[in-house]
Amino acid sequence: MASATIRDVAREAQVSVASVSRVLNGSDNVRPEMRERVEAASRRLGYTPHAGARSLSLSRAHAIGVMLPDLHGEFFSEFVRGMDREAAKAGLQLLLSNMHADAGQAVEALKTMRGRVDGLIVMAPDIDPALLFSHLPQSLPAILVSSDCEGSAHPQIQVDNMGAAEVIVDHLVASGYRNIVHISGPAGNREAVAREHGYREAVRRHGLSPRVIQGDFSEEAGTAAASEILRNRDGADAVFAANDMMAVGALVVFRDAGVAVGGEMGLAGFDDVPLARLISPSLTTMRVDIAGIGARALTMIAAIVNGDTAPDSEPLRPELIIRQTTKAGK
Amino acid sequence: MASATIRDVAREAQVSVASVSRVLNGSDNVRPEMRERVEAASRRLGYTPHAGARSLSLSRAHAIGVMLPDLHGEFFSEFVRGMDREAAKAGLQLLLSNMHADAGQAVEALKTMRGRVDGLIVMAPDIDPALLFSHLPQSLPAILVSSDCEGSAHPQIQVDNMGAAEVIVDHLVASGYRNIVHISGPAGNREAVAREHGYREAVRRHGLSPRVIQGDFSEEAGTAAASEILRNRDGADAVFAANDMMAVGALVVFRDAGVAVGGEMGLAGFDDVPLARLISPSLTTMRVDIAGIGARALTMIAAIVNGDTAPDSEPLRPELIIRQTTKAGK
DNA sequence: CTGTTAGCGCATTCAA
DNA sequence: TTGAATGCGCTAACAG
Repeated sequence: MASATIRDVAREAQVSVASVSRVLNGSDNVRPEMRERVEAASRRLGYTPHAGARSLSLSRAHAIGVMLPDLHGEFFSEFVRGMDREAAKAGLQLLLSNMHADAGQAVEALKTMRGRVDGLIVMAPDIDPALLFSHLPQSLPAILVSSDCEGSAHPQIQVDNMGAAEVIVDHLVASGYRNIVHISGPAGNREAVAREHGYREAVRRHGLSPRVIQGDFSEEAGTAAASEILRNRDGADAVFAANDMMAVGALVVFRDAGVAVGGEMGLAGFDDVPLARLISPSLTTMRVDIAGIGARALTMIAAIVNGDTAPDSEPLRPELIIRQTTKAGK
Repeated sequence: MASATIRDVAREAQVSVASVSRVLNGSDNVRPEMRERVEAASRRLGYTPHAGARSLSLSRAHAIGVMLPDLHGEFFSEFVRGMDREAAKAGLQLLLSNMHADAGQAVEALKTMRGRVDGLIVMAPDIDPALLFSHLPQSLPAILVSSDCEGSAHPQIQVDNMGAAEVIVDHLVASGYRNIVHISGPAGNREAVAREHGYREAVRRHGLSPRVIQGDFSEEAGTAAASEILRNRDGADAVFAANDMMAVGALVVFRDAGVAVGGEMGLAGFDDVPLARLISPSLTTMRVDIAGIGARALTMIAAIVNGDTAPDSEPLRPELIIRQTTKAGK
């Protein structure tokens, strides 16, 4: 049996559909008696407006589309939680779409959102936003999250990855380490590139020499990199991994090899996933307020959709979380 | 500037809107030449169909609504990943809604999905499904995930929480432990109740006596419970926590107190979160294929929406992951 | 094979 | 204050 429509309610309440619409949308120019009648009828029929029809008529879907890369764990859940919190406040729904594989599919996914959402939140560290949006209805407002890309036409929420990487290298140097190896994120990932950039900059500033092992944000990459470091025994005394998962992979290798992490060997990650605190020894890292990013992204797109001028926010600065201290013997 | 509509495309290609619709929906009865013309025009205008209008006309939204409780970390991301994987295959979008606080809000959230989605996947371990669905358009197909509740009118994806709890208690007993304490999940949570049920059943079967400390799935609850156990020193030689996070909380307390976890003190969790493997000593636990549950949920609701008879699946059986072994001295 | 048209459910003008 | 009528963008039934 099909759901009740506004017409069913109108018939049940013996009024016109226009009146039903007025009552349900809180127009003030309705007599209390009619309001009563309509509300009763609506309740009796268990009426709920059809969002599709509503969106067609209002040109407003009251929903925001979200396009994310393949995120894992807390990163994903916290980001969505932050958005959801604000979305609930603003009376907006969240339409989620994971980005698979190539840019072509991503564009397709974005397209299916037209007429379904009022705005887009896009996190696409691996894809050129220009390409992504070139095929898009330009009438759909969109914002980019943490893309570290210059000169986009779309507003962005930035995270200061480069500055944060410098902070952590500075900390390692201050702790007495001099031969700091960087395990990088996937090539082409803009966040990873920014972090490597910061690493190189800080190392240069301290008059040290950079050394980068290519990684890909996976625990296995950390494992591999650490094994390589142990194999070479080339004087490396600290590792800065571009994210926590790689740092954890490295940590396990060092631990198993009897290398004192936090003493003989410095180690730092990036993200402050929960695991960073719970693993032992726990991990020095940069904390990113992921839920906060999500919340800001939603607030911003909601403002744009409402025609308010979007307050273009300054970059979010991650916070240094120190859990290991100085190099032994220093 | 508003997006191009099907009419704009029709005008641009000098054909009728019906033809445009036919071309774009892959009807076979169109001359290649016209197909060509329409596709060109569509491309030129960057046309994308309006999902709202489409849904209105087709009575199909090509989207599935998902209502989740406040999930964290891998649990959330894996579940969504599983659904998303199948959704992409089936050409469906995912409309996500976190369940906040009380049942009333949940019902409201469900209502706003009408006309927006073709079916619902609901995970609500803390809310009575009957209540949830009583206010719902009965025309909206819905399935319940892991609700461990009998006699619902809606199809369900079940996880055999009770059986799994028995398995893990059996394992602890087989490892030589006799005095097994259970840290339970939140009262009123059906999954938690099922696990406690299994614990009690297995303990009874082995002729041992049950002892339950009330928890709430949080790490802190595990911490508190373990502290209590240490304080009392009442002969408890093993702990089965209703989830991994509580087990981790307990583990840290035991570790800090110098209690040999896995030897002197048995410990087991439930879920197999990534942390369970990485923490040291790593955790014996039950692995639940969370992505698999999500995938099955989506496959099932998709089948129902398509009018296929839903293959009512049998309960998913978690897998025992042994990472600690026998009681020392046995 | 193609065009015309009705109608999906709703909000909203315009009249009354 | 209320009702009748129009249109939002699209698909499908019907005619040609």
